Amino acid sequence: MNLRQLEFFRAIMVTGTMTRAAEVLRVSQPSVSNVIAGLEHELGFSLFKRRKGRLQPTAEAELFFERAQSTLESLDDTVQAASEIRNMKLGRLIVASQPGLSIYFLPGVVSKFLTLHPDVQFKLLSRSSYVVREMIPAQQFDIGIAEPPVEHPAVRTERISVECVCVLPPGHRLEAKDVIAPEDLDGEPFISLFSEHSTYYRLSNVFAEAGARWKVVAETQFFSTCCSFVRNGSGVTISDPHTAAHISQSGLVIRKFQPRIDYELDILYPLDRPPSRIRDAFIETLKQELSEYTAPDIAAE
Amino acid sequence: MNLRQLEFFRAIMVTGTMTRAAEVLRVSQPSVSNVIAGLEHELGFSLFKRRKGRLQPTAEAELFFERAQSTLESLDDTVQAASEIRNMKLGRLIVASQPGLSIYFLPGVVSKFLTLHPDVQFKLLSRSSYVVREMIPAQQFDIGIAEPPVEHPAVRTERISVECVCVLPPGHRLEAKDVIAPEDLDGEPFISLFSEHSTYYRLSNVFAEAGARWKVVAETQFFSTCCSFVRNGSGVTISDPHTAAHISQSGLVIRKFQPRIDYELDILYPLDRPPSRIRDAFIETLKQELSEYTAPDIAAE
DNA sequence: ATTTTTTATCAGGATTTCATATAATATAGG
DNA sequence: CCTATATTATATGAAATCCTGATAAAAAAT
Repeated sequence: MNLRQLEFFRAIMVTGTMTRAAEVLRVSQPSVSNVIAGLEHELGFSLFKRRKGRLQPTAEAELFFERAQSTLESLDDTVQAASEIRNMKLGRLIVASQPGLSIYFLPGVVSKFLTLHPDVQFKLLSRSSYVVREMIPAQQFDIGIAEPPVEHPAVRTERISVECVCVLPPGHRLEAKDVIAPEDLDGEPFISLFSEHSTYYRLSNVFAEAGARWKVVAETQFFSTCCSFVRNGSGVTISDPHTAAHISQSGLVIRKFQPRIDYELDILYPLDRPPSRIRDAFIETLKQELSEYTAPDIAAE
Repeated sequence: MNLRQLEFFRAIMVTGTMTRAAEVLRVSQPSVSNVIAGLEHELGFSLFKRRKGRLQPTAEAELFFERAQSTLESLDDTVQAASEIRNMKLGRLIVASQPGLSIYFLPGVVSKFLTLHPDVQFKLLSRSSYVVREMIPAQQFDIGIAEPPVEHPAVRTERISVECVCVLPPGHRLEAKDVIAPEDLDGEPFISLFSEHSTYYRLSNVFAEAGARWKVVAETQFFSTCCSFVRNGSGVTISDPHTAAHISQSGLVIRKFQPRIDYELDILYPLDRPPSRIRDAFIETLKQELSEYTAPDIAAE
C-alpha cells in the first residue's frame, strides 16, 4: 500500500468518477484505473461496484475511506511540519544560562526570536555557572552560557565579553560626567562581586594603576544584587550593561567606565547534541543583541 | 514525499546506520542512501550530518521523526483496518425490523453474528412495518424487515415465511396433543391479531373450512401481546415461533398447528445503498437461523 | 440512432528504483 | 603508522513501475 493509491482513492471518493479524479490529480484516466485496480487487489475487497459503467463505492470503501483520509491528513501534517522545520518556524531549543544574562537579557532576546520563529518550543533555564558546567556531560541543553573557564571535551566554547558600566544612585555628584574613571571613585563606597569573580581582580588592578583607593563596602554574588545596594544608597558599582539597563528603569544612573572592564562569558555548544539550524539562528540573534546592547545603549543614557 | 522515504528514514533512526536499515528493509545500502538523499533534497533541510563517516541525526531530523512516525502509525492502522474489513471483522450494519422479529429473534442472531465479526457496529432498529416502509426513500438501513406488501422502486424485496405455532396456557386440555387442528379449538376463546393482519384472514378461512367456530375474544397488534393474554388464561393463540419460543420459557405450551399458517415477511434491500459483503454475510446468517427455528424447534417442544 | 460519458485494456516509452561494483572516509587494533 | 573493518556515497546497467495515448466497451443522454 502506498500513498499514491490512497490519494487516487480519495480523489475518486471526492469527485465521484475516475475521469474527474484524473483531472484533479493531473494524470491520465487509465492511470487512475490501474492504480485503483492494484489497490483493490492488494486490499482483497472491491472498493467500487461497476454499475452501469459508473462507480458506486461499496460499504467497505466508505469504511476504508475514513481510515485512509486520516492517514492522508497525518501525511499533510507531516509535510506541513517539514515546511515549518525548513523555515525554522518549528523547533525546540534548550538554553541554560547563568543568571546574569538569563534574568533580564535573554527573555528579551527569546521574545524577539519567537516573533520570527513562532512555533519554537523554548526552554530557558536559569542556573549558576557551576550548575551549567555540571549539565555538560548529560548534554541537557543546546546552548549554555557560563562564566569562564569552561574546559570540557564535550563542548566547544566561545568566549564573549561585554563591557561593564558604572552604576550610580540618582543625584550622585558624578551624574554630570559622561565617563567615570577610577580616580573619580577614589574612596567612594563600592559594591563588588565576590573576589572569585574575574571583574574583582581587574577592578582592583585599574584602581591601583590609577592610584585611587578602591573602597569595597560590600561583596555579593550577582550584578543585580550590587545594583540593589546602589539603589539603597550604599555606594556605587560596576555591572554588566543588561542588568544595569533594566535596573536603571527604577531610577539608577548608568555611565560609561574607563578603562574598560570586560565581563567575560563562555557560550557552550555541546558537541554530541544534534546540530540544529534553529540553534545557529538563535546564536546569531543572541550575538547581534549582545553587540547592540553594549556601547550604543550606554551612549543613550 | 512518499511512504518509502518515511519508512527508510524511520529504519535509519531506529537502527542507527544505513547499512543496518538496509538489512531490515531488505534492500541494498545504496538504495537507502539514495532515498534519504532524495528525501533531504525534498525537505530542504538535512536529516543527518555525516560526521566521521557515520550519521548523526540533526535536531530537525528528531523533530521530523516524531511526525513521520505518527504518519506511519496511521498507515499501519489503515492497513490493519483494511485487513479487518477484508475479513469482515470491521463494518457497520443498520437493520430496521418490525417488532415481531426484532424483539426476541434478531438480538440472538446479531449476537451470534458478532462472535464471528467482533468489530461490526450494529444498529438494530425496532420499528413498525409502516415506519420501516417509510424509511425506504431515505435509505436509512442496510436491511429492512416488514410485513408485506412492500412495493417500492428503491428496494428489492424477498419474501420469507415462517410457520406459526399454536400457544396454549399450561395445563390446557389440549396439551397432550402434538398437533392442534381447528376442530380442536372449536369454540375455544382465541386471541388474534387485528383483522388487517394476513394471518387473520387465513385463520378465519381454515376454521370455516374445518366447520369449527372461531371465537375471537380479543384482538391485538403483536404476537407477544397475544401470548401475554394466553398466559393470563384469556384463551389460546397462534404466534410466530420466535416470539412463542421466548414466551414459552415462562410456562406456555407450544404445539404445531395444522393446516399450516404462514406468517409472511419481506426482507428489504435498498438498491441505492452501497453493496456490502458484511450485509450479505448477515443475511446468510439470518436465513439460516430463520430456517433452523421453525420446524425443528416445534418438534422439540 | 447518435453522441456523450465513463471505465477498462493494451502497447510503448519514460521514469524510477534497485543492485553490483567501487570509491572515499573514518575507526580500531596492532 | 599501517592494515583490516565498517560505513556512506557514487556510478552504471538492469529491472520494475508508471504514465500516456489510443482504443474498446458499455451505458446514459440527446
